[in-house]
Amino acid sequence: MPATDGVEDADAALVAGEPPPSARVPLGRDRIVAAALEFIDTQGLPGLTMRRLGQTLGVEAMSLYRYVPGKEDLLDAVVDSLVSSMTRDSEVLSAPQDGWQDFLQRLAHGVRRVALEHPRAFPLVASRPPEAPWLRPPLRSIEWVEHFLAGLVSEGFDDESAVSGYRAFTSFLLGHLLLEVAGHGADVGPLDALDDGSTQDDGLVNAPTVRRLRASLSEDHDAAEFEEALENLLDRMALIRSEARPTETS
Amino acid sequence: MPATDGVEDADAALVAGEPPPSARVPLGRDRIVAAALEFIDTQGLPGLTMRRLGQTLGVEAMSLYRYVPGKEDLLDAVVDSLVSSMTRDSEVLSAPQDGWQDFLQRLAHGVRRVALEHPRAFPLVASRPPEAPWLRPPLRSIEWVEHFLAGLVSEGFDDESAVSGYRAFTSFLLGHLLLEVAGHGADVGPLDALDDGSTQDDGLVNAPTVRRLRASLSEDHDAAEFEEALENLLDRMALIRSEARPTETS
DNA sequence: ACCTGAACACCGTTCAAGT
DNA sequence: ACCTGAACACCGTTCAAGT
Repeated sequence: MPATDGVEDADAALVAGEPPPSARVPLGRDRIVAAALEFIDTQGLPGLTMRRLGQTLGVEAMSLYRYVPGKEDLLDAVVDSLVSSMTRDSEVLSAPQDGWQDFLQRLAHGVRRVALEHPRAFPLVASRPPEAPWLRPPLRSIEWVEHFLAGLVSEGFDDESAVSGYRAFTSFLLGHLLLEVAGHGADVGPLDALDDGSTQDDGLVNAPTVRRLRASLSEDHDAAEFEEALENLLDRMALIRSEARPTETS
Repeated sequence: MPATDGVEDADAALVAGEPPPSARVPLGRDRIVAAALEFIDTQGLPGLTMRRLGQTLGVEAMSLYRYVPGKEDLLDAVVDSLVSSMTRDSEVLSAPQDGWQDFLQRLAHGVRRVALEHPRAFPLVASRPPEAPWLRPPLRSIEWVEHFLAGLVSEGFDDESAVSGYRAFTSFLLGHLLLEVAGHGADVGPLDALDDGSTQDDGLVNAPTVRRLRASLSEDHDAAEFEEALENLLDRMALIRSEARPTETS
């Protein structure tokens, strides 16, 4: 006799006002978005299909449309979930406490952490068209931008400096994280005919410098370079700030 | 009587060893790649379809497969054509003459020029998986990397500094150009329901700083910011260089 | 030699119909 | 209330067949 698949808990669950504990969860938008992110993380973005996504949820593709307006909106929702998973980190979200440099350091590392956790999904954050042109990836939410700008202003930046800091900070994050993540198996084309890391001398006959430096080119210094470029950016922003408020040079 | 559509030139053309002047051009890979780029420039990447592309060339989709192995390869070819259109510029391609800073300035502006000429296609350069992990966008060809590294080494950078300069330079270019281009109508999703530039106060009730700075956030200072960030990068690289060769501080 | 018709497998999406 | 079968329009791609 087969096990009675947990249906006997239904009444207790109803009494408790909760959904049935380990019973068949009735899909729901959040579960779909989470499954989509999981899919991208493991199978890559090009493989994501409404039909295949339904399959991983034990459901036909058409069922998804009861919770999500379409594939484009699903991808936007995945981006939102990534962006707010950055925000949820209280280390990152909190207002400046040990100065604006520490504030931006925590911000930058919080974003970097999420990017490295989802190397194949992070490019979505960069490539989806933002809802407003001044919502610059990867800080793609009004909450983020508000947090950033209000943080800087509260730390003595004038309006113009805060905005130019926002621009410089986002450019910095996007360039560094996109390239770092690209080295960690971010694909776009479906054909994964990737070499073992060292392309043979095939096309390098006319590139003696590249051939000579190939080993050094393949070394991973991402963390250190991120740190150094970030420090440099902060130094640059310190100049902008002190130009605006010539008194304090904290 | 209808005009004889230029067929009478056929013999002359054959004698000259050239294809018939204004007769029906027999497709050919280059023409297809150029048409694809044109399509992306005008209609956007998401609209590009083998079938629609064939249509713009007056041909059925299947004909394309005689010249291009598939859509993925087509997109790679479009990227290659963009990348080498950067190289073709002799201003950009030439070896260092007025010092390495001028050399990198010309490089950076050459890449930026191409990016701004093809705002909707440029993101492809960033998102297609490179054939080698050390081919960092947007300098996505061995020729580019060779040119860059050899240029720096010839100007007194040691190997390690040249490589770290390459990393910093590509991160800088990618971040800045991707964000600049995103402001110039680079779409990814097919739905172009873009606002007129100023999102209404809809979601800005909880973002007072963003609302206050909205005008300033929407101003376009891309050119000046690019310049300033580039100068700063070059200064940083000058430090790296002089650490390696403590004698000259050109 | 160059192009196409017809076909295949797979998409995203809709909607009336099932339970 | 929630899911599905069947269908539609549209993909990328192959291949035997046309000219």
